[in-house]
Amino acid sequence: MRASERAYQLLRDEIVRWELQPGAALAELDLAERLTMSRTPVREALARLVADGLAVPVGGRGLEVAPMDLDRARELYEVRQSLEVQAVRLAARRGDRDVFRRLADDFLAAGAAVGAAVAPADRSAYYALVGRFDDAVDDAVANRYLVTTMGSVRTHLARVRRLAQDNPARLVAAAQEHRTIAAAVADGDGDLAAHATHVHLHHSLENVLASMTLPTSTPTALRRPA
Amino acid sequence: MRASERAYQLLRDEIVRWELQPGAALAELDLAERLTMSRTPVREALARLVADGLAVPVGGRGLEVAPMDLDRARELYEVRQSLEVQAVRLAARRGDRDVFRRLADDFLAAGAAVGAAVAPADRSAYYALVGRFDDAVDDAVANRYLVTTMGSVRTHLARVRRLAQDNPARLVAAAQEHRTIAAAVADGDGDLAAHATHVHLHHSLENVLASMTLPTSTPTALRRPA
DNA sequence: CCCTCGTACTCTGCATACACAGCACGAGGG
DNA sequence: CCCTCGTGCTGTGTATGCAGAGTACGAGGG
Repeated sequence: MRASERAYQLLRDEIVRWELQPGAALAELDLAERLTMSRTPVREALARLVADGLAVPVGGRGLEVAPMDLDRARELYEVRQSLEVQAVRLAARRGDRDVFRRLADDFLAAGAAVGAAVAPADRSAYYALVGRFDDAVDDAVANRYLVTTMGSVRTHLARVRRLAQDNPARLVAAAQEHRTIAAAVADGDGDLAAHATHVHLHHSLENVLASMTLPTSTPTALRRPA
Repeated sequence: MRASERAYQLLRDEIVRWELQPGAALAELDLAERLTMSRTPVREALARLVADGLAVPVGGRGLEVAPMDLDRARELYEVRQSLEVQAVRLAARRGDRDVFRRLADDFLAAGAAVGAAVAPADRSAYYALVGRFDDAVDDAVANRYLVTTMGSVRTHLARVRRLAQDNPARLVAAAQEHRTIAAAVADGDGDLAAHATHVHLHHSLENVLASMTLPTSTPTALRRPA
């Protein structure tokens, strides 16, 4: 793989996982040394991060990891809502009914699974299912710009997720909401899919904000990995 | 100004103005020679263009100007609709009533101006007014991600505009539509603003598609500037 | 005449070297 | 003791050199 690509993926991953926290300096020389490559590919990687909005120039001198906080999470959800509501509406019009019917069934089963067991395996299986749903929507909308834009939002969203722990109850509810959306898309009911997505994202944001304002537990994101 | 910034702005401008047409090769060495700089800043500019979606890698070998056609214009408008409908809805909730009231009045006057005269001066004055409206919306929504994303869409949209000539009749109608939107935002009527935006963009796209399928006149974009 | 293999060229990807700007620290003067 | 100026350092911005990959073109064989 190209060195610049490695650098980009690694840094993006570290930022999304909060291993590089907001405000952390991104100096070319340091990174080049750490990644055992020259400044040139590091430079290209940093340029891409800036374009993604994951890095920001700091007062004329160098870059740092872009901020992410409660306010920005709210703003991000406003963009996410507009895009995903449009996406499911288009998917209901253009998508393959069978694909979304199967997804609806899978969400029903997944909801039962995460409700019965608390094993983290079920959790990651559920997230994988959500990923498949997103892919199915991307495929169904058949819109390059919309898919690209939603991809960008998802990157930032991955950062937000590290701020908020999904509790089991929320997962059960989310699975039910997803099932409703998938079923509506399968039925070609764009309005229902759109409104169900609106409701889903409302609850999702509510959950994020609730776990962020909870002072009891330090978010996973703020603990350094071993 | 930094050389890489000059290169980026120049190339972006040339692509948007169709002076560099879709499929045109973007070779580092050629561009470096043409812009009288080394390959390094050109490289950075090209990386930014790829991130913008204005340049695409071609089969393992180099870059070329990204395609733009009727289908893509339709897709772009689907994204634009979702974002701008959300934007005016938020603007209606958060914006300064007086600002949008004044804009509504200006659109009324501009509609009369472009209706009465066919001078290109009025046309560019109208576009400047639309720019002020966009800025006012950006300011009112107070959402970094939404503003950034709409900015990206506007760049691609500028390319589309070169495909479609706005005729005077369309400009008069557009001014009226904009006036309705601005007035709705000023009144804090988010639903009306959203629906009026939906209608406006529908007509705007209709106009684009109509002038692109018209075989009579070669689009301005395809004629080389003197 | 066509197909295939080889060679040379061109272009990208990466490394390194150099120039310039901003900042911090220290020394000197008030 | 504080303020100011100067110098050195650190880090970005740009230029250039080098290596590898892919392609195109030509020559030779079938």
